[in-house]
Amino acid sequence: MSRKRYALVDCNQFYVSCERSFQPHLCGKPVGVLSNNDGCIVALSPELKALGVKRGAPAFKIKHLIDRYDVHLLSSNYALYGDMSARVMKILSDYTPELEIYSIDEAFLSLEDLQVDNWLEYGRSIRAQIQQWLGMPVSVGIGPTKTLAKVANRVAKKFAGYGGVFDITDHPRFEDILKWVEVGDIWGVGYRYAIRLNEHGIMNAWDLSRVNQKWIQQQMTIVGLRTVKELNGISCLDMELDIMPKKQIISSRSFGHPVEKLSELLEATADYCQVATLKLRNQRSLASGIMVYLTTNRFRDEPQYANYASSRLITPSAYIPDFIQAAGTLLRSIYRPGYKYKKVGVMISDIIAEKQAPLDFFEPVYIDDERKLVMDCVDRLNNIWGPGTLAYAAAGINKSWQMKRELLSPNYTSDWRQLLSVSG
DNA sequence: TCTGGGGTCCTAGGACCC
DNA sequence: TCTGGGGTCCTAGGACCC
Repeated sequence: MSRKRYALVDCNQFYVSCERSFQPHLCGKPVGVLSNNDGCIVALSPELKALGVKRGAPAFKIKHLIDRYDVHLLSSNYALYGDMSARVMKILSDYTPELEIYSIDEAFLSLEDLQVDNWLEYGRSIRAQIQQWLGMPVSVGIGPTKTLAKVANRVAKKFAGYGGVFDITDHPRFEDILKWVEVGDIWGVGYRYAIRLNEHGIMNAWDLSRVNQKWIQQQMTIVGLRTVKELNGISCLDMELDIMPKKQIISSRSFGHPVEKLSELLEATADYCQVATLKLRNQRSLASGIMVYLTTNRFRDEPQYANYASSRLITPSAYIPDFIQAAGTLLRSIYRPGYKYKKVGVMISDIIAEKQAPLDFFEPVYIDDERKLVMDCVDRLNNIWGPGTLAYAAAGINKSWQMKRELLSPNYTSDWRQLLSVSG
């Protein structure tokens, strides 16, 4: 039996690196990428970190740094990041038969059945190729479990001396490394558990690896127990190779400015129904559960209101108007005039595969229905001519409520009209 | 004037049934 | 009227991830 071994490849400050890849003048400068609505900072370059800025900081609170330190802030450009991610993953897929795309900027590689003499060399060649082809810096962590590969990745990222690649397997300083990792930085241990563990004197990964298993299961459920085992080199988390269809799909966005009118909230809600059901159709699923929520801005000193309501469709569907109608009814039921709303959201749930749609004697079934033909047509046109080419009028035309993206970079790789041009 | 969005899993407890 | 065990299903809440 061959021994398990995993690599975790993680892009360094992924969103920032995507932007830098096409705007090299940003290299070496403090750069931040903002969340939707240009709200807070979700990705920072090391230079921006060095100024004391933290992930999650509201953009308006660092205004005073911008001119002084030549800080560059950018709206997030998901079309660009999604495309760059696909290119990274394509390269990685050449390095292993088993690739698990864990997030937009991270992937696990199973190394179990590979014939490789030198794992550090293997990691270095991955890193070099992605750097050369995409201008994207990555870190590679290697270990006998996914959790330890994560730890190794952290070491690779933190200590420049390792050249971005670290293998923790059978490392002579294993104990020191685990003692160096704070308990809250372990994969699977979040902010809350970190506080609780600290109260019991468990401060770092080494401490956690030594705890009593029964006790840790009581404290942190089976999930925490798995983490402890993984720190001890016992692999509990397998590769997840299938892309599982989503069990729930949420579409929500903060407004560009406060919204009071029901009519505008209805538009936004209808728009989010379009977004959510597109994802639903793309994974060939149907849904029957729908929930709508709305909320005021909790950061402002104003009357606050938040509420939600849910209902079910008679039969599972992926037809936009079915959801717009249901969502409209729900929104009206929870809407209260006189508040300044910050956000509405739509969540669809009770998702099943198209093929598993139950027969119904009394109601038409979506997949045998002209509703499916209409959706196929809408999706195809939007695929060819771009998102939003064909849309329901209920989602509004002007969309005055839409979020802000004032600092957006061009879609260099996903729109012919926005290709990077190189001139002398 | 300004503070993101989209997911998953686990467990406890209540409702309901036999 | 009220007692008991055991099972399933559903939901809400809490934790985590990026």
